Amino acid sequence: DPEDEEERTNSGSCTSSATKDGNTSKISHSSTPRTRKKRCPYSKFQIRELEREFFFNVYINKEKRLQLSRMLNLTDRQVKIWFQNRRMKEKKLSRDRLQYFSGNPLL
Amino acid sequence: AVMILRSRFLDARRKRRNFSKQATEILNEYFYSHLSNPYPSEEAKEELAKKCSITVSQVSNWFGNKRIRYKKNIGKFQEEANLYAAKTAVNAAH
DNA sequence: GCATGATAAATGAC
DNA sequence: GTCATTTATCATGC
Repeated sequence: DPEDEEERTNSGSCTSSATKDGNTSKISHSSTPRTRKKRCPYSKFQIRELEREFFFNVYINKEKRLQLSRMLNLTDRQVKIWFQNRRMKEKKLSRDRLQYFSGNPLL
Repeated sequence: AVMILRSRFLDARRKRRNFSKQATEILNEYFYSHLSNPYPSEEAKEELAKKCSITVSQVSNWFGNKRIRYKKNIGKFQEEANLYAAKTAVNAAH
């Protein structure tokens, strides 16, 4: 189970209220997705710190990841996922820039 | 000059503009004629993007939004579904 | 006031 | 690790 590595008491917005009670399973999904974690947007502060580290290093190592996760009250997994999504965003931005400026010879 | 274009690029991404009536028509035709598996391949996406004069990413966004919003409230889209079902039937007849 | 397109967390295939 | 998704949220159009 990819279960929580301690959700840590969130200070700001999206606290861990996932109520991981045993059985409210109305539909018997014989297996798999036991309640998907609700998407909770990160705070400005969290984003700033994540972006700061991303600027230095697009790939974050285990050490800094644990450190950063503790500082931001996020799980190690959340920080890892954030960097993955951020790299995908950067790639998409590059594609969009190329397409947007392709038709514009900058006059 | 470069700064202007750069800011204009950033604005262009954030500002939302509705697709043309024809584009929405094409996308809906594909969606409802593939309702059992509304997942166009990469090639199909490129073709749809070309016909709709939008980007492939926009096609992916449209199908992503359409799939979940359809699933969340099938009843609301029933009328629309019947409409395009009839339309594709007519096209097949010709 | 919702409809709609784009983006941000989170999951899963590979 | 990438990458297509799902899902909720954001921002805008009308």
